[in-house]
Amino acid sequence: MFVSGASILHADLDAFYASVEQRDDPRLRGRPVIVGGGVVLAASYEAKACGVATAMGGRQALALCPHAVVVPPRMAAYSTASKAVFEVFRNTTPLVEGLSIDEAFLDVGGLRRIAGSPVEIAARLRHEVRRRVGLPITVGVARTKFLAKVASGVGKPDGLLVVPPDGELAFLHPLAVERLWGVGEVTAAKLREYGIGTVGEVAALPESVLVSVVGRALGRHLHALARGHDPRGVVVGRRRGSIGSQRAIGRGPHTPEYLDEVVVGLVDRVTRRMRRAHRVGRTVVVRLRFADYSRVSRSHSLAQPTSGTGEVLTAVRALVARARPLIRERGLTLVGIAVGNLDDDSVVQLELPFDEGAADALDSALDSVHERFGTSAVTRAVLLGRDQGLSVPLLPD
DNA sequence: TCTGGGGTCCTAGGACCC
DNA sequence: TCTGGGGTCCTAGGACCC
Repeated sequence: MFVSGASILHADLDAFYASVEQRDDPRLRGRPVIVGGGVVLAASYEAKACGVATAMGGRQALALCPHAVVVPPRMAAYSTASKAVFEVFRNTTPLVEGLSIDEAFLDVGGLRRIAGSPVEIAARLRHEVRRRVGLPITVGVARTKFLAKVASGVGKPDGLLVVPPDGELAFLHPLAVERLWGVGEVTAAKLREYGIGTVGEVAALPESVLVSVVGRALGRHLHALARGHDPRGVVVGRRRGSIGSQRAIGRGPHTPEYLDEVVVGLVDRVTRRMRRAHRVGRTVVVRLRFADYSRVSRSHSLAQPTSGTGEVLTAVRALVARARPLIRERGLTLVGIAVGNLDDDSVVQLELPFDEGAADALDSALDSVHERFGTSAVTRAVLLGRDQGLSVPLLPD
């Protein structure tokens, strides 16, 4: 059966953290709520009405909205709520692509016979999220991912907006360029220099001109989106490519001992999360931000992927040491680490010499792999055959 | 010790390889 | 009338998103 039409849903919880707070504390309902402290992590729609926006400084937010209630974030509560909402998503269709803690794409194209039209499904989804989790959610329905996402943005809060296939450009072209996925402050300013303020004006431009203004990949991307072209499908089971953690540390001055304490804490947190997720990584990145808000990063790729606290810590310390002159010069205000190039930790690499001892070495290596990871890990073991002696990087704890 | 903290993708130059 | 061309990996930086 050929299915066409608007069958992709973009479901996006409204003011997610703030809505969870209002759900859990009736006194907060109907009042402007700001989640966060130094910076606004989320603002309820009552707070947004005063001009408060996400990522705004706390002081500025309170100046705009003096009666706002500021509450500290409760990440565990948001995580629980998110899991419950995604459960509703997956009960709707197996084709769910999560984008973040509070939004996802759902492909409901094949469900017409058993579950009704995409619009009916979207309405039911909104109702179910409200009934089972107690949160408002907006759903955009369209033929492509991009249009569905724009639709949910326009339809907020607590709305349902459908872009019919024959009304796509009429919907899209009057919108501001900032609505295009991938256009932020910098790109919008560049486009404005050329007198381009709406999606329609982007669509009218030849691709080559757009590419010369914003770069190759982004230019092609925007050219396609502005014309309603977006061939990307909903991808299930996407896995993240890096795991990181960062911490703001104030203006200091900070002693090297204090900095090392922070670094140890970050490495411990990240490697713990990696082991819990059964991931190992090879590229270690240190990100630093200074008192003047300039940023640098330093990275190093290890020979073997790992999730070992000690190995990552050694690499991080060396990277921090390389940046020591900058740290002294500019004053450190934030330190972050990340481990990228992630792999599944059941893929174990063995390095073996190809000599008379190889067979024995292989046997005992496979035994230990089997012991720790089971048969499937053994069948997936990778033999590199380098002349370096036997090395089996198994994971601690 | 606090304008979070978690990510993604692209670009560009250099090293290295065939 | 030029540099031979293509590919991968590493590193650093930047823009963007929620």
